[in-house]
Amino acid sequence: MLTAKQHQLLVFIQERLAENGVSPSFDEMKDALGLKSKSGVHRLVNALEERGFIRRMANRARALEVIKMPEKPATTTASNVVAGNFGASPKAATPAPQEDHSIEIPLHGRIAAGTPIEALENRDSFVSVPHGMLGRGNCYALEVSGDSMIELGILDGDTVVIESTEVARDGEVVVALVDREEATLKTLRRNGRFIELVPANRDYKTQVLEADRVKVQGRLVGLLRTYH
Amino acid sequence: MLTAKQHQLLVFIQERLAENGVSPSFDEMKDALGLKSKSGVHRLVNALEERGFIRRMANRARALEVIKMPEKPATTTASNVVAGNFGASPKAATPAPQEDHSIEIPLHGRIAAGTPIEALENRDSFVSVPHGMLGRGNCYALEVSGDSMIELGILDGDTVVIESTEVARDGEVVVALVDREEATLKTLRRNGRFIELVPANRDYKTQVLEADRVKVQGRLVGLLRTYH
DNA sequence: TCGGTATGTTCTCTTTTAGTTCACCTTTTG
DNA sequence: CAAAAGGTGAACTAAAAGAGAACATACCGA
Repeated sequence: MLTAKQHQLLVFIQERLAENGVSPSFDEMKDALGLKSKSGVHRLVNALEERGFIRRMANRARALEVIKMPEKPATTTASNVVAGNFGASPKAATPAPQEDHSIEIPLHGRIAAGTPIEALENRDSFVSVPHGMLGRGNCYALEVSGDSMIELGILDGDTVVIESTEVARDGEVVVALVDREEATLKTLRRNGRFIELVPANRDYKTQVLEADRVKVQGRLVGLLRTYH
Repeated sequence: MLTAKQHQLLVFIQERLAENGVSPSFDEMKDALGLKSKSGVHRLVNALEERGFIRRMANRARALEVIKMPEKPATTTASNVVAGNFGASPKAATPAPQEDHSIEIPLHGRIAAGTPIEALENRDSFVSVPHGMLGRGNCYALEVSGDSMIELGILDGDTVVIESTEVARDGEVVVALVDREEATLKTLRRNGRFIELVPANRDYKTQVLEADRVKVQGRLVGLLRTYH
């Protein structure tokens, strides 16, 4: 997924953020990578953003944020679990009491509505949603990335509320896992032994796949958007 | 995500809140940062608000609230997590306030995004919205009727969260009252002594009105949608 | 209700720091 | 070999920051 340079830069950014909470400037990154010009850094940062590893605010100084780290094989079990538990803190143990009017659900990460996945991730963040928005089953939230569902009013940056389910009716918007690796948010259509994943954007094409390559993970039940 | 100054101020605010539960005044922040003028503090506070770290109420004294601290997610490896925690210093002991996860706001009725109003103030119905979605001032909700804002992803039946205000910047989506009788949800554009109310739908026309015929009643800050 | 104190908000200026773009060249890789 | 990823430098634009002053608002007590 990442080239050596991209990885090196990503690690550097994440270290700096962990150290003092301040993201490095382009000049500092330039020096850290031993470069002599910032423009190369600019390209690397764009590449990391495109691939969904970092997020940034356009035209803002030091406004980088690491939103995921590349796969780290091995280590996963012991050390990670321990680290995860510490990070999760008590609040993960008591996820969502609250009252009647709204409920806390976990935010599981981003889903690129247009291309690949990344619907997993830990980050113990929660979103509170009006109770009337929830479905019957377990619900969780995802942040939408990309514009493939724009014609249904689902925009880049929106938060969608998903009800966990493996069944969905024709025409519903679902989180679909393709070939066990690529999750997308699309409208589901059945067509004989094929399943069509239909985007809501003329610039994207419908994917037609054999039914056994597609697994429904959830159903869209709500949407939240914040304007700034 | 943050510059050094922004981070410094955020830490200071959160310490003061943890200490005695009262947010510091602009003058106190000015002194804490070693500045000679409050205006710089004002800008920093705005920057923190824009980046979603704090919330505030307009024109209210000491009304700051820290809603998140700079995250250090993406737990790369065990060692990193440990290092990160030490680096985080005392503040890691008091991780994050964030008490009220959602707030109830009144649902004031429907707003026809296309034509007239219907300011039926049902004092009965309320909607609960995520705490992070609210603006600074008083907020209320309206149900959208019509499709004039469809190209901005605001659909018929959506619930919009409106912050009461009489001022709005160019390009913001506002609730505008025309001739004291017709309220619509539109994008606001200023053009000399005229105000343009721009729909987001090719089938509707922009209204160009003399400024004194238009009164801004609120500003769009959030959107909720439920799928059935 | 009036006035005063404490605070928050804007504005204008100035300096410093940081991000963006472009044209052109080199290296790595499939 | 061609495409993609990197590297360089320079010009340009924009954001962050500091200062100081005028102004606006909230709140409290007489």
